[in-house]
Amino acid sequence: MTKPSIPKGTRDFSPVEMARRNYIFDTIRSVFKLHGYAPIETPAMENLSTLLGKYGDEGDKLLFKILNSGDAFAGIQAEQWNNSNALTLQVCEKGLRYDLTVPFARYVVQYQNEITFPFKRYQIQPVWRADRPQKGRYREFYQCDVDVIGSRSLLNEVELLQIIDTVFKKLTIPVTIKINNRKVLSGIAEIMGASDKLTDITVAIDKIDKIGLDAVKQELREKGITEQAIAQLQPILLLSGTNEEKLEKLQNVLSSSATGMLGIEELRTLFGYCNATGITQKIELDLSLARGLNYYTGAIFEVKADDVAIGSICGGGRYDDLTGIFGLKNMSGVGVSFGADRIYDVLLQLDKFPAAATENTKIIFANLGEQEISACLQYVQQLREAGIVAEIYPDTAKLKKQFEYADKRSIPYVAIIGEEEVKQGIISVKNLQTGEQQMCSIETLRAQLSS
RNA sequence: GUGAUUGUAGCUCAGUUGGUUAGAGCGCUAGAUUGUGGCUCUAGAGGCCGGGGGUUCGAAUCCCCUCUUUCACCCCA
Repeated sequence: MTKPSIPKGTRDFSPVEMARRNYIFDTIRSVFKLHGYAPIETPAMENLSTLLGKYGDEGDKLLFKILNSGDAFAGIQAEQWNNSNALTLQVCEKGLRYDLTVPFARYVVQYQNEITFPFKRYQIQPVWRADRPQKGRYREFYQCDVDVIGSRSLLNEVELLQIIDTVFKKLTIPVTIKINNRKVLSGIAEIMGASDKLTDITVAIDKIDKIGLDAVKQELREKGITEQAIAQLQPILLLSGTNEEKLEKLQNVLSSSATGMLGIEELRTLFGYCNATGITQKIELDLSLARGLNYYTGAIFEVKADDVAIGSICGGGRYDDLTGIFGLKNMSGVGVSFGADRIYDVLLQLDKFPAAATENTKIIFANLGEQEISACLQYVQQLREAGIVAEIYPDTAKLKKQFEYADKRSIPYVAIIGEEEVKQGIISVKNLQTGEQQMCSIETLRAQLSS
């Protein structure tokens, strides 16, 4: 018999892993709520027409499509088999969600008359991509999105930065928050005389950390950017100094671009606001930060863990026209997404999961037989009412086996109630860590375990 | 989608130019110890060598196909 398995790129989560994942989700969720964001959920599947064309050609290929129920191929003509793209649309009307942003845009447009704007929501759900799995990349993974839509104020950006700051402070992960602005990038493309190549430029310079300056220049050449334009770009990418110094230098370069100057102004305002907050994580203006997604129009963010070499663990930005594709214009929004799976890896590597994240049963009552069970049931109930996680070993097995069970599950206390204990109305309790054993009353036990 | 890589016991892995009945450590089960875990000792169970096809007197080992694992690119969280 072949062993059962799960699909490529998916994962099972053990109890220990779930405890840790929930610690991350609970932390993130509590911070979202604290800043006034409310949860929504959307279905795992969307109409394929909602998803197609929103993520570029690459994205369309990575969509999981769902075969229509019933006889999906009924009525398909022989010649239709030759055009697989058209055939797919014939037999698949639904697809699994690819991210949380597009379903959110659909949600906002669909319920626009019921929503009070600015609309602040968060969403923590899995998404699916038919990508080839590799390090830190899965076909099913969770995103934790927080967005506010229907407000152009930069205070929203500040609030998101505060959320980022608080989340990573609570998780005790030192990070650097990188900030840039798409308008600045547009301005750079403009003075390079390559405004039409903005997407190519952003995709290329986004890789500078990974592949280095020379490789980026090579890629720009291949995309048809002129040597002269590349020469203009280089000093901008290599800007150094404080955020204010960078802005100062950049202002001189971009003075002829109205869009670029607007971006600089936004960055100035944002940094100014940030100084008034208690944000303590490092905030850094990084002109090489671009982010591939081309719906961003203003601020863009990315968060990297300081001590772990892993991709970004959080990212986002402002988009002015996300809902336009669904017919609702002039609805500016800004949001960020936390990558729970990568945060998990970072916490594991830094050994920063709190012990409580894996905490379990506090005490288990050994099962010695029918005579003693009713006493155990009463005691367990009393402990549970006091909020102590307690249980009874379900089978009347050898004590050795019951102790081994407690030991393997790292349950710290074993209670033994036999003939003698029942007669005296007391409990024998063994501490498995110290090996000490004592007899006490249920009241004493409850008080001891509560502390 | 492109290029590599992996698969042998529950887990981590050995396995000689192809040669009888495929091994180890850990884990598991039972006992030493019938009211006490960890340490120790003894015994035992557990494998269609990822799957399919081929070469051969003979295949875990060689060839082909397929699935799977991991990694890089593309893209992305």
